[in-house]
Amino acid sequence: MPELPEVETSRRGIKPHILKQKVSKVIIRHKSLRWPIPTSMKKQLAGQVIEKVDRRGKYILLYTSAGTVILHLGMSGSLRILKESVTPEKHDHFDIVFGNNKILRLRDPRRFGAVLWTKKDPLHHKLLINLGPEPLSDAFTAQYLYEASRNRKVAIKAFLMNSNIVVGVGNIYANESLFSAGINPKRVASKISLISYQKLVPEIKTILKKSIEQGGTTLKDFINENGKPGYFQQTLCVYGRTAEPCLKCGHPIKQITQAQRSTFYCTNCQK
DNA sequence: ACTTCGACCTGTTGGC
DNA sequence: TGCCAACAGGTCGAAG
Repeated sequence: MPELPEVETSRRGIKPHILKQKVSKVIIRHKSLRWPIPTSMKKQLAGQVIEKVDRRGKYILLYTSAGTVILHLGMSGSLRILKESVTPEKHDHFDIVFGNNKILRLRDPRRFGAVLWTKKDPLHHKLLINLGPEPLSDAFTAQYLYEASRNRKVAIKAFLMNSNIVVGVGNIYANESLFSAGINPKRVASKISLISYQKLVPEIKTILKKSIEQGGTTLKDFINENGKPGYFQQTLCVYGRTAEPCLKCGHPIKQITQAQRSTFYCTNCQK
């Protein structure tokens, strides 16, 4: 499910319900996610107050004075806030119950997500320490991407999806931003000019921003017992549009596989 | 240091 | 209609 906009929408959605709230209980129903949910956090998190609800890349961070919960939604994870003890369903693996009777519940059918606990600075955690810049930050520039791509033989699309280069660009937005910038996803990262990166970087920022804005409009639906973060209504130009006409030129959209992921592009518009 | 690839899971979809 | 392979918004970690 989640690319960066959806993770950010989730963060914004849960924040007002749990910030400054005291944890009364932690429920682990199925601990085998990507990594086992540490049992130790049950005791350590209970009684703590959520001081900050942050995000780094696709990780959501719940800070307390005793430690930080690191959440990742994987491919199929979703978070919801429930007002009281609603009966959990099949894939509801993890709850944080708050003193205000609200529950933060993680659902994750494929269990590629993660719930971790760290007492140290979470940004120094093994999984976060090597992450690249946030795509919407000032640190993410064409110059940065250009320099980072020198001597990189990987295709630009895989390069963009490498979280050590830049966080938060998943399969959908890698495809979409390359289309908008007119860059063929198969091109080798090191052979792309600064000029092309100067087209690409603003496209990434614009597309992500727009998507986050649209996610914002769905926040109300997202936080309730029925709701899931719906798909944002953003028009996708290439993703999932195999053989359909390119929205710019009409040529059929081509689908290929790169790094074990589906790539969609227009052979006419993307050179 | 970089690249590739298998692995982790369940649910849905599309072709026969 | 039913079955089953293929595929799905991620990314780690081992091996080359």
